[in-house]
Amino acid sequence: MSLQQIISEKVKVAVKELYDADLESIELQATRKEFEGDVTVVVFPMLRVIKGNPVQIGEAIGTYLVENVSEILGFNVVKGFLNLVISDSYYLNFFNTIKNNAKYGFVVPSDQNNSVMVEYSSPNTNKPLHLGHIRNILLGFSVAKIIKASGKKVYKTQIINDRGIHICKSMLAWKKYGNGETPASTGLKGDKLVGNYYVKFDQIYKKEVAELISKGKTEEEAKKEAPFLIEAQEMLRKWESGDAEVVKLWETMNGWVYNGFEETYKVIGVDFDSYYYESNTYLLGKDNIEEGLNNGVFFKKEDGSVWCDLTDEGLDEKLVLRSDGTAVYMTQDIGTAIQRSKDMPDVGGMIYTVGNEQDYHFKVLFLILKKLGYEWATNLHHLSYGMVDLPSGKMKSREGTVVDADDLINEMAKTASEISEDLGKLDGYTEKEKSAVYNMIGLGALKYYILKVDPKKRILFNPEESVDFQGNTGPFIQYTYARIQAIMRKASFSLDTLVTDIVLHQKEKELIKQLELYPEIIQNAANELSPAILANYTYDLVKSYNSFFQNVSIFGADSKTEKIFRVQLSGMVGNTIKSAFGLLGIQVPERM
RNA sequence: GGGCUCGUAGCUCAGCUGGAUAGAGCACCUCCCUUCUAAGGAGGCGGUCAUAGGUUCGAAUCCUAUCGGGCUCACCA
Repeated sequence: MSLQQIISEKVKVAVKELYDADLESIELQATRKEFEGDVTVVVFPMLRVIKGNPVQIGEAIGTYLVENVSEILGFNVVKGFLNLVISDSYYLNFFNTIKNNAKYGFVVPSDQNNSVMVEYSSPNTNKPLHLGHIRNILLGFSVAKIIKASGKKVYKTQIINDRGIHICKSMLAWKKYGNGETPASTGLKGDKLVGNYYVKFDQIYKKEVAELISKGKTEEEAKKEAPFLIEAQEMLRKWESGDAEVVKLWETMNGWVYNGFEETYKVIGVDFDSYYYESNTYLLGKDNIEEGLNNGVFFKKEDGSVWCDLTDEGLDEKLVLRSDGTAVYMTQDIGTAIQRSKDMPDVGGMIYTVGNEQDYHFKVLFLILKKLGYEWATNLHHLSYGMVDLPSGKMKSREGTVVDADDLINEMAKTASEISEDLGKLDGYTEKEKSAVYNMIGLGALKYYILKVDPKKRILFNPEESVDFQGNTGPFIQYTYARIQAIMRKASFSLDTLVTDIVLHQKEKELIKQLELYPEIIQNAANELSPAILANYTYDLVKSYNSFFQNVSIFGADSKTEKIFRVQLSGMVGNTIKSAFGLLGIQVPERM
């Protein structure tokens, strides 16, 4: 039983004995720094059951607790707040139970059917990944890890948008103007090469449209009639009918893109357990629509189109099948979700990492799946996140205002190396070792910068100012970790000694209290699908540690026992930083 | 117009299910490197928590309205 539970129970007993009243719950909080004590019981809510003066009630309960709970040494009452002083030995004992536990805070997964599928990234195969994808990828990957740490089995997956008119556009431009270029012949990453031809298509298309307009067509007509677009549409038809040549070109170019993506994923440090390709799933869903019609979940209009009536839920009617019998986006998503639940019967829930412009889509999708009666449909979540905008506005690939993922990552590493060289940090190391650390720092800065912000909030990203390396940043936390490792290397004495009988310094107690919160933070982050909670916790922990580090002498402690304890404490803080950053997908360097 | 969402210091952001005098970082100012890594620490400056009502012992937090930003309401994906 945790201390909090013990206190809650005892307060209830005290209230029963002293006032003959029953309390449902006790409100506890950490005592604010300005006051003496460690844990605070809020008396105000009790006034509903007990009549009287909150200060007197606090005093009475405080007296009772000191007499009956060995961990509680003393108390004081300020207004309606009962501050309890907890014994050092409680915190020392607690510390001793966690200090050698590398998995502290993690819940071991049970064998039950509580697996969760996390979908993220899900790019189109006609252009390279950009800053928006980075937010998606970091969020999805981190949430997957956090959920795993909270005790569930997790499958990471993505749906690759590998078909459609946009793919045909770059295929067509390459076919006509590519002169047989390949990633090997140009030295370009495959996704970059294909992306260039997507841009090429747009340039030519725009020129054609302009010409048509000058010949007297309206803009609308011109946009529809431009020969290059007509040709791309023709190509899509050929692809759909399985034309051997088109399919081969499609496979080749998509192959280039996949290689490029894999390279980027590798650099970012993320991976997937399974891949779904839209070219395999885009026809799914029609059978499910049929079922839904039979069940009365859907209805057919006169023109043959199929709809779902969501007016009872306060929404509109939603189209699920066109009048010509072809599928829409929703049809596909219904089909894919059902397909996945069949592929993986132990999956009890799904998390879709998709931007908030699709909030409505997912709200409707989940409702429909629920109406269709699937059990797992009650456990679907849309991990919705805000757009990443630039000071100049939205990123638009056609206007060349996107921030390319690879470029950005390289830029971050470069900045990290410049700063490090200035500070003369890694003098004496080989170029290879240095570059590994610089990448870690640059990437850490970028990842932390994005993950520390509440997912649902919009991020304004200024590439000019780039990302900071001081203050509440990834490198600051990495730096603290590296410093702790230096201490661990320097400690030549054995750290196995069990320390049980020292007087805790205020700063040490603060640190242990912070560590005590870690398991709860993980659960919280998992429930809220928010890596930001974990990121900000890590920052707080590091702040406390630095304050301790600067104000409490570690190797110059008064006694050997104290010395050992302080090094042990530093080590545990280091472990927790590494563990928390691991859940955020951020590596920590041994020195920097 | 309907729906969703955000609005906290000059800037970037925390603030857990309502709790004590609203917290960090950046920027600006003062100190601290003969002592474990100064990418650090200690302190100062800076707030009508968008606005107006309401709920109650108590509101940045919950409710309502208004203003402002974003997204969305396609037989597009």
